[in-house]
Amino acid sequence: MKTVPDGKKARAEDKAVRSAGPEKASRFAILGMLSLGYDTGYEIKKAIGVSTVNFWSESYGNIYPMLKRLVEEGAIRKLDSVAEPGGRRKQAYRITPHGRKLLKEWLRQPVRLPAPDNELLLKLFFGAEAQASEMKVIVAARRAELDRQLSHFAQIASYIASREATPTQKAYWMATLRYGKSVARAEIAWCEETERMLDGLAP
Amino acid sequence: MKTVPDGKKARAEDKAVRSAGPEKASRFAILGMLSLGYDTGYEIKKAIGVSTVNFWSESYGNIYPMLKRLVEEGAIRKLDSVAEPGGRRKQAYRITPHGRKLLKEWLRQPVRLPAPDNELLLKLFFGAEAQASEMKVIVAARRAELDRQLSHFAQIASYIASREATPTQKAYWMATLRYGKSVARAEIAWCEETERMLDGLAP
DNA sequence: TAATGCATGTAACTCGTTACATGATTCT
DNA sequence: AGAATCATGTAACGAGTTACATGCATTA
Repeated sequence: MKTVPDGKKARAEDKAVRSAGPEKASRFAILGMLSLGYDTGYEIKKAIGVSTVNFWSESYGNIYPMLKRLVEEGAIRKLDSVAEPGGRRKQAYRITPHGRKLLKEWLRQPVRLPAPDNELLLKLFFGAEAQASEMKVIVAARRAELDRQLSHFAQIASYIASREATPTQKAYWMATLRYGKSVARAEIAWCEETERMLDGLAP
Repeated sequence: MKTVPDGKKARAEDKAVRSAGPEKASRFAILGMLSLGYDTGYEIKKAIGVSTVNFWSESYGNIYPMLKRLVEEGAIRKLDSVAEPGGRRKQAYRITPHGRKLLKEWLRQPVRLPAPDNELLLKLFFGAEAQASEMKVIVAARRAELDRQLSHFAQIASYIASREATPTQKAYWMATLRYGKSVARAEIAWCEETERMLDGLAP
């Protein structure tokens, strides 16, 4: 694509040239949670665990450093915690108007979803190397997992219903839930069909 | 979980203690392709591009070092390329009986699929911060992408049909294709439903 | 008083991609 | 002659997780 006249020189400039990589959306996941009012690292992690965990997750090792970066960038500000009841240490943050603007801008950007790696399909692709019965076991296990996932979705639905929020807010949350349900049901149907296919193969 | 009596000492032993991590299934993706007869790094990459790309992909930066490791582990062996027609440099490999055994063992292991990150759903989760019309645009864009994906699946189907392979082999390949189709269709239906929902929201 | 939960934070490490480097051959 | 494709390989970087470190408060 790009003409590189001198390899050696290009190498020497590497460090200066490279820098602003694509960077994942973690920053906005965290910023978004701040916008919803979850205001500490711990709260954000908990909120993710009960709401977005089926399509987005973050670890403490990412959340705390990112909060620091967001402060540096002026997207959020640190609140000086005024003597919490119980005296526990607790560092709260608030999204700034600038942060909210950044969030809105990000929301407008179209997404390009990379096909996620799926180890089950990879195994099935090489399935002819194994016994059909063995493959059936792992497909059935996946189906069981999907069933559990569907029940988990029911819990999330109650969480959404219970939380105080505008109807619009809830409509968006239910949309993400509908996604999970639709896809899980399609996957379950596929598992069943595949199990039947495997029964028809040499045992 | 584990009782650590002395933090400082534990830290000092870090390098010795940690080593055999979980490690992704890349090794088996490559080993599997070798088992199907794709015998060079380049061939493997190409094969992935036309068959598993929708649920598994690998880059050269991973393939070539992995081939080296697989040789070290005795899972594959290097063929001394006997004067290729054209004289092109070409390094071929063959899976060993040991490698085939490893592959079969791996196939039997049940998989635990982590919920993959989905940036579209993350945006929708925070969608109330934006205009419904803006959200509709990104959902529609996704739907268009899924439509393209479905046509791509048709191409893969012809590839499978054209390739010489046992009916069992083809049945497995078609199963992975069916998965892609079912899920894509479910996602398309969800997009349509979501777009309708967004129409019903404040513009 | 011992375990569990609340709460914050960092260092080391894993895994993999991107960009680069290199060079032959075939197509236009 | 120049572009595209074949073909292999490495160094640097990005993005994040895990394991560890720490300490207070609540519950059994």
